[in-house]
Amino acid sequence: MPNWPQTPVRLKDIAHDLNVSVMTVSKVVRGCADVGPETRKRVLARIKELNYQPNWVARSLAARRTFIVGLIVPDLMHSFFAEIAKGISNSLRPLGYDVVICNSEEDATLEASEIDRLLARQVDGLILASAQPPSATDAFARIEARGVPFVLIDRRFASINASFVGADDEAIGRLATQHLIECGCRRIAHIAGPKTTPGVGRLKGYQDTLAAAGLDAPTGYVIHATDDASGYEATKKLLALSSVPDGIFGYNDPVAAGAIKAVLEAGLSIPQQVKVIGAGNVHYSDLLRVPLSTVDQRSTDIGTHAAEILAKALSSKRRRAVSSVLIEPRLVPRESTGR
Amino acid sequence: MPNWPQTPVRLKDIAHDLNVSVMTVSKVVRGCADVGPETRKRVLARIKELNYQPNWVARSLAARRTFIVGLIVPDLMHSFFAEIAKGISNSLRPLGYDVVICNSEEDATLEASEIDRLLARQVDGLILASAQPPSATDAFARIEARGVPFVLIDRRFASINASFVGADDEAIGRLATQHLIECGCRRIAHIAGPKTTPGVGRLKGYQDTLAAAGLDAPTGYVIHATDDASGYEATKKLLALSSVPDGIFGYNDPVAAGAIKAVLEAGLSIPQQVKVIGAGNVHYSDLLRVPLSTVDQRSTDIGTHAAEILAKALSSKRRRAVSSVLIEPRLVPRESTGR
DNA sequence: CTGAAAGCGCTAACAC
DNA sequence: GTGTTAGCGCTTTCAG
Repeated sequence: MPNWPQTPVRLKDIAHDLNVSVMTVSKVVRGCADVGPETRKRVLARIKELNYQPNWVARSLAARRTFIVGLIVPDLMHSFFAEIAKGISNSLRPLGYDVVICNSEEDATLEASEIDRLLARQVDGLILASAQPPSATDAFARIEARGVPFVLIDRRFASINASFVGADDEAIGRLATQHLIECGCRRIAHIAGPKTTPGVGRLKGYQDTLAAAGLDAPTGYVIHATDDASGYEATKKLLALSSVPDGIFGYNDPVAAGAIKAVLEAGLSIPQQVKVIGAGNVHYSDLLRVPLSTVDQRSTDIGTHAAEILAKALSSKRRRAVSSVLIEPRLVPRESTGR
Repeated sequence: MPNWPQTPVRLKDIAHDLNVSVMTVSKVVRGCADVGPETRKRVLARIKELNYQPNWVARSLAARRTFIVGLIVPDLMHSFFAEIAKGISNSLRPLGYDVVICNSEEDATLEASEIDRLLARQVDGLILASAQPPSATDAFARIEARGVPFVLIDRRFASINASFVGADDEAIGRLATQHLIECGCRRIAHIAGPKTTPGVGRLKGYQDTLAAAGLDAPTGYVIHATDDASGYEATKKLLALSSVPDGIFGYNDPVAAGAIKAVLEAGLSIPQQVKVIGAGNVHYSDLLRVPLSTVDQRSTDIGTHAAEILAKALSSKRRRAVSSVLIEPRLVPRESTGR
C-alpha cells in the first residue's frame, strides 16, 4: 500500500512525468477526443498509477461550473422531504451533479441566508421547498439576478414565475374530505397547516367540498398544527368542543398521527366514533395505532420530476421556459376511516 | 429594485471603483484589522451598494480550505440518520461550515465513490456512518492519505484508528433483553441487524444476557432484518416456529414496528402474549399500533459530539489525537412490553 | 493532434 | 495602513 503524499497529485505532475503539456493531460482526463491514442494510453496509465483525482475546486473556478445543485427543505426529519431529497440525489448523481442539502427549519430568514451561501458557493442550480412567506419575492429575485436556474417544489408562490413541481393540494383537500363524507361523517374538522400553498390549498379543498355537500363547519373546526406533537394538542382542543367532530382531516400524516393518539386517549374509538385521514402517505402510516387512511402525493416522483426539469435547464444555454408538474393525488383508504 | 448584473461583482470591481487595491478590499471583506477606518467605511458602503458576495470557489482555491464538511449516511429516510444530520449541520453552521450530505444506500461501493467525490471537492473534513464491510480499510486509507480529518459515527471499525461517536451497542442489547426478562419473557427472539458493529454488538448483548439468565434461544430465534418491511417478514417466520417466542427484541425501531404489525396480524396480543422492544427511539415510536418500548441512543447527541470532535480537528494545525465518545443508552419502556 | 498564452476570483507573504 | 508579487489547479481559446 503506497503512502500517497499529503499534497495530492496535480495535472502538472503527470504532464511533467510524461513530458507532455498540462493541456494534453487535462484533455485526457476530461475524455476529449482530440488526443493521440498512444499519448492517451500513457497518460491514463500514469493517472492510475498515481491515483490522480482532479481538484474540483480548481476545475469549477476555471470552468465556471461547479456541478453542484443546492436543495433547501424546511425539515429533513419529515420523511416526505427526506424522500424527495433521495429522489433528487438519485436522479442528479448519474448526470455528474452533487446535491448539497440544507435544512431551513421552516425559517424564512435562515432560508434566505442559506440561499445566499449556496449562490456564493456558485451552485449551478437550486431546488427549494421554500419557507418564505407567500408574498415574499426577495430571495427568489436574488437567485434570478444571478441567472441561476431553480425549481420550486411542494410550495408554490403566486408572485414568482418559476418552474414548480408539487401535488394538487386542493384536490388533496377535496379527496380527503369527500372520503370522510362518503364514510358517513357529518361533523368534519380540519387540522390545517401553515399559510403555505399546501396548507392553504388543502384547506380550500376541504371548505369547497363541505360547501358542495351542504355541510358546514362550526367555529373551531379549523385549527392549525404542523407536526405530530402539535397535531396531538390541536386534536385535544377539537375534542373539547361542544359538538365533537366525527371526522378529522389532518393537513399531513404526522398531524393525523398525533390526532389518532389524542382521540384514542380521549376514550373514543377509531373509526367507529371518529374517523381520521391524513395526507402524504409517509412510509410508517400503515404501522400507526390505527393504520392511517391518507392521500398519497408521490414524494419520490416530486423529486425526480424536479431533478429532470432542473437538469434540462442546466444543459441548455438559453433561458428555458418555465415548466411545471402537478402531481395527481391518490386516495389510500385504511382502517382509520373504516376502510 | 436594482437589476444586478448576471456576472457577479468581484473584488476587483470594488477596488477599481474606489481606487484602492484588491487586497485592501479583500481585507475588509474578511474583517482584517489592518485597514484604515476611513477606507474601511468606503469599501463597506460600496459592498452593500453592489451587494457583493465573495466567490467561495475562488476563495477556497486560494486559501486551500473550502469550509465544507462531508457527511455520508446509509439512509436518510431512517429518521435516526436524519436526526444526526440535523445535529451536525446545526453545530457546524455557526462555525462557518456547510455540510454536504450523501446517501450511500447501504452500499459500500457507492459509498467509496462518494468519499472520493467529496475528497475531490476538497472537503475540509468528513463524518461517516460507513457501510463498508467490517474488515474494509481501503476507503479510510484514502482519506487518511489526503490528511483529511474524519470521524466515524454509529458504526465502528476495529482495524481503523479513528475518532468514533456512537452508542454502546452491547449495552443496548443487554438493556433490551434484560427488560424483556424482567417483564416475564422466557422465550426471547432477536431480529438482528446487518454485520455492522451496531448489529453485532446488540446481538452479543442479547446473547450474553440470555446466557447470564440461564435462558437459551432455540434455533431460528435469531433472524435478520433491516427495516419495517423486512422486520415484518422476519417476524412471520418467528411466529411459525414450533416454540413461539413470548418476547422479541428488534435491532432497531423500524424492525420492531414491523414485528408489531406481524404479531397483531397473527392474532396475538401485545404485550399479553408477546412483548416487543426496539432500539433508537425514533420520534414516531409512541404513535405505533402499540406504543413501542425502546432503548434510546440519543441520535442528536451523536451528531453534536461528532461535529465537536471534527471541529476541533479542523481548527488545529497539528494532527489531533483520536478521541471517541460512547453514548450510554437509556431504557424507554412503553406499552409494547407492558410498561 | 498538441501546446502556449491567458486567465477564473481570490488570498498568502511580504514589501513599501 | 496599503499595495505588490505570486500563485491556488484547472480550463478556455487559439495558434502551431
